[in-house]
Amino acid sequence: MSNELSGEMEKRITEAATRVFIKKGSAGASMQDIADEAGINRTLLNYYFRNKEKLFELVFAKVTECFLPGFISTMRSSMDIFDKFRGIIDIYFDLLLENPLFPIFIIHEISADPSLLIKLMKQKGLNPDQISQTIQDEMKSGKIKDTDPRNLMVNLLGLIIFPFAARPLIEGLLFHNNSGYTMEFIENRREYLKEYFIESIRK
Amino acid sequence: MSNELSGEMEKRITEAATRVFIKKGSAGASMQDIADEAGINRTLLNYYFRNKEKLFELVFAKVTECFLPGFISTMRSSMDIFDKFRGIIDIYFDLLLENPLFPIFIIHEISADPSLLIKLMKQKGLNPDQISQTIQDEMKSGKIKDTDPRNLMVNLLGLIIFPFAARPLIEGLLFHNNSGYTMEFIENRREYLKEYFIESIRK
DNA sequence: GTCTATATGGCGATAGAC
DNA sequence: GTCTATCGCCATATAGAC
Repeated sequence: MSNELSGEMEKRITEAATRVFIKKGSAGASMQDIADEAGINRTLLNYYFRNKEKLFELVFAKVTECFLPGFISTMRSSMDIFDKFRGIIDIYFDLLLENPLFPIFIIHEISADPSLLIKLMKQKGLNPDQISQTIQDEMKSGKIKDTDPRNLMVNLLGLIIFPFAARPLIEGLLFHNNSGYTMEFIENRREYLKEYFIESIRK
Repeated sequence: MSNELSGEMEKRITEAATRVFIKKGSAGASMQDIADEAGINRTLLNYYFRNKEKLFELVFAKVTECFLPGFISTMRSSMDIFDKFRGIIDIYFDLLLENPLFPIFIIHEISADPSLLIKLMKQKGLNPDQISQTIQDEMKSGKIKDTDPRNLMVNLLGLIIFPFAARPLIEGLLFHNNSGYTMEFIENRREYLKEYFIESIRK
């Protein structure tokens, strides 16, 4: 098959694999599940991707790197610090409303195999010190309360991501398992959260 | 074997199963893994527990119900509303420092099989309306800002649970994979969070 | 490239000896 | 109660026809 069509098939497979892995997890998903989702013979998976592990690592890398560029470019921009945080909330809400299961997937897979994260950080050149430093620099603007920058980041990320990660729980405990209602709640939460978080750190 | 010793074996098995299921997840854990962890022959598992599914459901129920009694009794107590929130932070930090992987486990398993949550709510008689009402009553004390009580609860739970659920990520991104450092950070976060959360809702 | 057929191994579950 | 032996199933991966 030509390179273009071959590329199409690889895309079709990786997209199917992404849906299946995210729904069932690495251990819970079978190659047959993925073949069915892609509408192809299972043997073709081994033709395009040598084995399940390779396919999973590709999907995992693709999913995790969604979270980085927007965050990094916003933090490095020349925006006002409050606008940076508002921007990050917007970027992640857009991403998570589109892909609500990404956090559960990433967190669970890293927990099951911590080497995944280490590989990823080496691949993407992620540097913890650089991230901490960027945040710490922002603390010095004097506009916000003096806080451990790591606590500030954990707060921000937790307030954004937790409702998605724990969505099944929240849905069950607070919304009678009515998923439409939960999504409406989460969409409304976007502006609420900007106000709440900014006020909680303003000096 | 006598009932007492039989009970001992069941306890030994469920504790081993809990460790294995929490580490590998339901799909990733094999009965052989659990037998090895308990130091017994694999066949004995089927003697004491008919099958993997039953054993898993037992472990899942045991793990999830850890989170309820402390929360419910604190919310129903006669404490000041701020002390209730401080109490909940303490209860959950104690629980999560002891069992840091519980949140990842619960969230992932419910995501993989949402019927788990429904079964659980029926078993435990959990009522979403009752939970919402308890919180709403607290909002009327006038001490705290007027907020959607669901947002308030999501904030509180997210601020508490997220650092544990996302610990592998946070460790990698902010702490050079130094797990000791992360645990120290989380222990220090307890008092910080009480202050931060209370101030963020105070009228 | 895509399929059928199959090799190989692991897992869950049970029968039967002790 | 605890073990060995075994059955049946499903999953991964590959060989080979087309």
